[in-house]
Amino acid sequence: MGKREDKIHQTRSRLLSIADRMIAEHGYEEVSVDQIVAACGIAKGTFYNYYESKAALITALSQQHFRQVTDITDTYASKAPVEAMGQYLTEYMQVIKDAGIGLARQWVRYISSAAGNTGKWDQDVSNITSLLEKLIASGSLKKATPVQELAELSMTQLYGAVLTWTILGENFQPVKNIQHVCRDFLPSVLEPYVVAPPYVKAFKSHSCS
Amino acid sequence: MGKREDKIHQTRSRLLSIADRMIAEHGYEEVSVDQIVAACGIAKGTFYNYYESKAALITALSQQHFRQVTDITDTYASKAPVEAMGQYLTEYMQVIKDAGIGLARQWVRYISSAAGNTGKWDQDVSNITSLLEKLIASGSLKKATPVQELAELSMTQLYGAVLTWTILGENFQPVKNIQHVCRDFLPSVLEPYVVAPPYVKAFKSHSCS
Amino acid sequence: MGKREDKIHQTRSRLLSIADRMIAEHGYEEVSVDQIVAACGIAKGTFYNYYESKAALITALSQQHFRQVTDITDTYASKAPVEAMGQYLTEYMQVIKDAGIGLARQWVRYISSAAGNTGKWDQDVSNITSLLEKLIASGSLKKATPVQELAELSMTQLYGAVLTWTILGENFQPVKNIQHVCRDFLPSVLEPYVVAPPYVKAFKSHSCS
Amino acid sequence: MGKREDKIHQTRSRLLSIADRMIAEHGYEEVSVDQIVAACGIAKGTFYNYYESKAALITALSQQHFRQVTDITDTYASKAPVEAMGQYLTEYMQVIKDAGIGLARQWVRYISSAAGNTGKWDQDVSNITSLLEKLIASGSLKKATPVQELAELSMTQLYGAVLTWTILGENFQPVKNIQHVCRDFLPSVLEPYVVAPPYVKAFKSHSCS
DNA sequence: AATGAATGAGAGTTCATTCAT
DNA sequence: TATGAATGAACTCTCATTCAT
Repeated sequence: MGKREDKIHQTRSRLLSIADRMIAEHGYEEVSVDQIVAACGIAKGTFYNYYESKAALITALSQQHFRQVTDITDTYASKAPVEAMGQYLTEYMQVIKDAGIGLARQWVRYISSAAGNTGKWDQDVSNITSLLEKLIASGSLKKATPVQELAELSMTQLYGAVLTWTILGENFQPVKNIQHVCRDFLPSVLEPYVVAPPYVKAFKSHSCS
Repeated sequence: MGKREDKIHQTRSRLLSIADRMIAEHGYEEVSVDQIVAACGIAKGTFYNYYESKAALITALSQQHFRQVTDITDTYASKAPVEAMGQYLTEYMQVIKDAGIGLARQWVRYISSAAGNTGKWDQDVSNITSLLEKLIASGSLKKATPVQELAELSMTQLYGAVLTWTILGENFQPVKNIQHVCRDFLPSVLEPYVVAPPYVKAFKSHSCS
Repeated sequence: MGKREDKIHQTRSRLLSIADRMIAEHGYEEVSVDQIVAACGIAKGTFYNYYESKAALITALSQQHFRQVTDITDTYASKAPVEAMGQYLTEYMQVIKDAGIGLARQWVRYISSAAGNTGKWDQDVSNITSLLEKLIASGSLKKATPVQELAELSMTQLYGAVLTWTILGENFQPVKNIQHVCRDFLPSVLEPYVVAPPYVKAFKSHSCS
Repeated sequence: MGKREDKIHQTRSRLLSIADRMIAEHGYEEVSVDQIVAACGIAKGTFYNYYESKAALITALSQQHFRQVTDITDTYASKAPVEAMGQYLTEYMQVIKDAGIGLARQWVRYISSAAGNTGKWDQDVSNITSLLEKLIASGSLKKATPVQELAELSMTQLYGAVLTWTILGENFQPVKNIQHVCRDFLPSVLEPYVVAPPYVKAFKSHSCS
């Protein structure tokens, strides 16, 4: 019947989602195993059947969350550069915000502490690079676009917004911040590399000759 | 005679600065009251004569950081906007880099770890805001310049670069990164708000033909 | 068909011998039911089908050790008492020494750690008792010999040498120690009970003049 | 007034003696910190103000107990050799027995496990050596007495009795055992080295000439 | 004002045992 | 009979806080 398997899966799910919510809300250090198992309605020992330590849980949670933003750049490649970049970055930040400030703080601690957690950054930069290259391939960005530099600029800006969020908490709206940045400054930044659509081209070519 | 008051003030001071250093080095949760009083050479009970709780000490610490105002923006106010901003941000990053990546990592842990350490950010933004306002006052930036937004943009970018540095270590040059960003993208960002000086105007109008 | 019974018996056996080895190596408290069943390749619940508790297993183990009777005293019964005892004890110690000091240490921990591991001692004493009785039966020891006392004396001396070895390590030669004890003191100890053979008697009476 | 010091000393005493009794009765592993502090009427944290770990307590206990048998050999030097040795060994064993079988087991585990706990053995042997030398100096033992060998023989016998006690528990009387050994076998062992008192000398010298 | 022993709730973790499947 | 997830009491140890001195 699979009754048992069902129950196991259910317990695992509940554990993950409840712990996720609690840690996102209150932060890793503030949430105890006691609180988690109480909220889950399971025994303390059961927790350790699923995760060998409290630290193992947060690792699993982080991996679950930040795997979401991968290979979704295709969706944006057909749009205009400013929109594509803006929407990608906004969506990315939305995922992080949804994970909760607690997890974000945990994530910052995790990746900034010590050695060799460069994978996440590399992949993030690589994703934007890939998006920019698709925009070049589709003809909306010039071939001379400094892809790597722009990708790194975007990511440091985004990481900076995350860090700022973990500092300011409710006094900082990470998604809105990214939206405003993309609206107000991204056009200027991308402008030199954008292949202007016909009418703009015409206007531009006339404005200065 | 203020002798006693002096001693009290001294102890309070020592307590604050030692706790500051310890927390910056090891993180709030990792530093115990025991360790702090041991480092201070006072008894545990004495600690509670000065601060009613460990949390109260942290609050006092934040306030102290708030007060560390070093107004160095005057130096840059007379330059052209792009140069002024670029040099200020570069110098800022240089100071952080000189402190070492270890301290940077601790700083990231410290400010991102809940508990309202917003003072540093506020001060940083306020400093840039002040610089921008001076540039407006000196006539090199338009009055309509979105001061607050530009200040936050700069700081998230800078914080992002710091965070990236703590992640990538030697594979990332924080100062060079800021320099490149200022050279390659800052002009585009500021361009709409810059009051072009006569000779540049002339040069620009001729440059496009 | 005893197929099922065979399997059951096999499992019970495996459980016993594996647990024996593990406990001898790491000590009772340090070995968990989890480790035992893992080593046996059975489920935790299965363990409780064979033994109603961990303590019950230990009891069974003790009983098993009790049964390990190897009657090797016959070999020595035909010799003179001092030689018979000396060779038996020396050979015994040689076996222990060959097993290595590590195993000796574990053995000391094992038998000394509460929980009624008296079987080994009983067997050891019983073996020497049996040897002494054979020596009496063969006429080389007097019937009034305090068999039990001598047996216990020998074994405490031997156990003491083992314990001393585990303490001093390379600075103590357990076999040589036993040999010296048997050469230098055993004659005096046994002397009152030895039925002197004719030629020795003669020699002795002449030796003193 | 010293009220506080008194209380501290009292607490320390209670802790030590109660823990001593509990461990002697039930064994180290079977007694929990919870039980000790409950029996002492103190808080759990207080325990850790006195000892930094449960293991540190047992170390302190062992040291307290086994320090007792030191430099008391003077008392026995004036007696006849068999009596001197017998009383010393008996008294030694009495101290150990009074410490309780739990502590004895703990002691056996401690000294037999791993490296470098040779100090206790060295001192014990040295004590008996010193006693024997005093007996030689007082003229009751021959100068040719194998001091070192006799000392080691005595200690292995005594250690063996301790080990046997930890194995057999209530089925073995360590003090009585040592007493019997000293009564029944020690005379034979020492006989070759004893300087016979006058009348015995006379008898002996006549018996064989 | 300074002390530091006492506190006790609470932390993370272990493990012998149970029981529905 | 075999399974292994679930249990929960018990474990050692921590630490912010209190209070008599």
